[in-house]
Amino acid sequence: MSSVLVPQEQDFPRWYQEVIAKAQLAENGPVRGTMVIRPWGYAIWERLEAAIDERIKATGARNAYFPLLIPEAYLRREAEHVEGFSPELAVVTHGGGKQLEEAIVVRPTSETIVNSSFAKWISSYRDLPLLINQWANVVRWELRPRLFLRTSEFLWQEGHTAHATREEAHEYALRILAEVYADAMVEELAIPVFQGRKTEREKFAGAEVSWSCEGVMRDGKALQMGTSHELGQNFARAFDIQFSDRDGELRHVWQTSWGASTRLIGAMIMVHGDDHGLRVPPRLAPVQVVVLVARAGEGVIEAATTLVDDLQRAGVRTELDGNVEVSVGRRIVDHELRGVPIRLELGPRDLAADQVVIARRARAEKDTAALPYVALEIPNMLAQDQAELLAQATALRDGRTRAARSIDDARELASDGFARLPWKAVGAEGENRLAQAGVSVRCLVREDGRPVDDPDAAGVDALVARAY
RNA sequence: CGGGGAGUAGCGCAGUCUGGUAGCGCACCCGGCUGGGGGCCGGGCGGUCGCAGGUUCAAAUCCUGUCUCCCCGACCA
Repeated sequence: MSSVLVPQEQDFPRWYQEVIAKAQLAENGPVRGTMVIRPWGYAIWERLEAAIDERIKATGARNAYFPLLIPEAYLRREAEHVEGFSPELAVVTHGGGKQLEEAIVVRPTSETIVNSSFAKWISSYRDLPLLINQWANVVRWELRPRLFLRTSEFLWQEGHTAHATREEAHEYALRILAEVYADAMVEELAIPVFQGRKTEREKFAGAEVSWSCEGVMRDGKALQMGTSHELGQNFARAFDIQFSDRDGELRHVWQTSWGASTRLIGAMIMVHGDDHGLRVPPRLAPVQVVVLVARAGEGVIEAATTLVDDLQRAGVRTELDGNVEVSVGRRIVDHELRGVPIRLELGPRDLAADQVVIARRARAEKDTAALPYVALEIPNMLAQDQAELLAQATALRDGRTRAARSIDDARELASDGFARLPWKAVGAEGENRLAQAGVSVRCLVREDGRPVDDPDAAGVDALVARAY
């Protein structure tokens, strides 16, 4: 990470927005706090979405779609849930040209509307488990929005499931956390995450237990990248979701809900981005290789086209940049800003030497390769660069995660990273003290890496940090 | 809501303290030269300085009021 910028906290937002603007990923939308995602950014998102969707389906869940507008009364049915969301609701008061008798809210999340359907769909243990996922946009009227990380409107997937037993719901929630979220973040985004349990203070409104994947951004701040909740029977009671069990008894279902959003694109920018713009992990890059004609010359275009064909046949997403009207420097900068993983430069001089110039975004180096063989080597290089980004992000995370000796110590360390200390040494009271300094307990983890079933047990550590 | 800051050309800014009728970079247009990392030289187009009022011979600049935006904090995927 030689030329990598490690921004100071105060100038970080500026750096971040410049990268986004230059990379043409997003721009401010018409309503404060919303955002527009440009085609290049969306192409990255589409690949990530597909990767997550595939993993979700592997757990047995299926996609469905529910209404955007929810009667306010639905939200009121679960006390903690409505309390948690009320301040950030966008409310529709007019329709059809007149004031509505009862206000309708734009969904901030869909537990209530989904569960009103679940109540009708579920009657027998044979209907369980019911595993539903929805890709949709939701609205939360945030006090202070941040591009990508906390926009008023965002695109996400939200899963909603119903199970016959608490144990089954518990296992499923953890399965989503590990096999869907953590796996996609590591394998696709090349970002390592801490998987842990939320404290009572931090858990989702309406949940019994919340689990999350926490990422470490380049400035040392935490980003909650995905959450999975055990809802217990809270919504089942509120929406009367019951089933006849094998023994003939009528029982309420046990539920989970879980979500991950376009915030993940923000994480990619904040973890992998550098002075020169984005660095998109090869697995997510819409264009993995750009073959750039540095200068026109006899046979150059033909050779470049052949190279593109060879790469495409090898399954590499490749683009030809033969726009010699535009200066080489400008085109190179454009591709760097967009984070294209590998750039091959070809001109008359290279052709004469039977070579190409190869520049790899992940490692900021430029080299030459033999023209006849380079197409064969590229797939392996892409895999290496994917691993390289993960290695860099892992070094970042580990370097910024330190053991703390006390709450005061943790508060110090949280100025630029994560602090880890026994949860027993913190507790609800210590958590409040940290909160006054803008530091929160991101999640609870066990030394042996297993899920935290009992927060008060021995060997449970708190990971604390400042969060976005 | 509390604390800071900013509104001047399409974009980014200087000029404001010490009033004299607006300037720089990028972009754009024209010509030429260049062409392996955001080209160079020359020539152009473009704004009456957020808005309203006041002081003055004269206001981007001073005074009063007002609107908007941004940043930090509180709420949060």
